[in-house]
Amino acid sequence: MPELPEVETTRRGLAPHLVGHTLNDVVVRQRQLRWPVPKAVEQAIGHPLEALERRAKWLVFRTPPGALLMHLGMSGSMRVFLDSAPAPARHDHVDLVFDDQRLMRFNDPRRFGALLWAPGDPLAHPLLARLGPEPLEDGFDGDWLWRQSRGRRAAVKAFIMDPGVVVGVGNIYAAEALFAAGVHPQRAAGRIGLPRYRRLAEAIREVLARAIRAGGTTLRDFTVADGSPGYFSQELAVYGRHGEPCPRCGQALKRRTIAQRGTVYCVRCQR
DNA sequence: AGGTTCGCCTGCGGGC
DNA sequence: TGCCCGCAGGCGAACC
Repeated sequence: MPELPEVETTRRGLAPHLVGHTLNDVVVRQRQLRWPVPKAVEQAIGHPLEALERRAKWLVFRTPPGALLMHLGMSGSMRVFLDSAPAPARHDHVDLVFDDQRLMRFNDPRRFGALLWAPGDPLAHPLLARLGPEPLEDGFDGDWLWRQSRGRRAAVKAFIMDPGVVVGVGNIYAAEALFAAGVHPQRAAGRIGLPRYRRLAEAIREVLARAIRAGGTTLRDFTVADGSPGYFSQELAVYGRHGEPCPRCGQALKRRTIAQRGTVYCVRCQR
């Protein structure tokens, strides 16, 4: 399930092959993704790809008249073909066809992904405009989390997964960061002090950065496999490991549902 | 307005 | 072996 590190890894893999090339066609085989793929995506045709950026888990394909916005959802993946592409396979929903025989293919079995068109400034698009800070950039730190959390009674796990608070923290890395920081996922966000939020912010940055580094070395080509539980499962301390001993204290890891999501944590190390 | 639940999908693991 | 069921999950929308 692509989280921020997977999306960033995808971006880094795709960009060198596509940026600067002109988009010759957008082939949509399956229009019913998370939202119907709008006809307006054709407005990108005939224009060069100026930049491939990431905002939260969105990939932003910038062209002069606007941007294509792509989301991998739960099960999406991208692949680039540099000369002749094979016949599309099951769940190959969209091709971005570039000059020089280049083709980017979007595959998404569960169709939770998206392809949208943002005319003008993509960051002003309704889905992007109200997002919180990027966790790996300036503007995100423990002080920010602390200020945002005052008066919030929801579980801290739900709080850090709220895209208005900070983007790109999905279920896997929320669990990992909370474990690394020693914070119990169920604790009310408003009842955690500044020092612990500083630790938590640092943990969020660290787990995401480490996963991106791992992605850079793990993925040999620009193919991003449909990873179930992420491509970095060897690196995960608690996610998917309930019943196993806590890597810090040896106590069996617990699993319960918090904020409608399966959550693994250590009852002894996380308070 | 914060908080919670729903629903979109397919693949897969477990039970029988 | 094969079928069925339930669950998983990002996240916007709808609800309370």
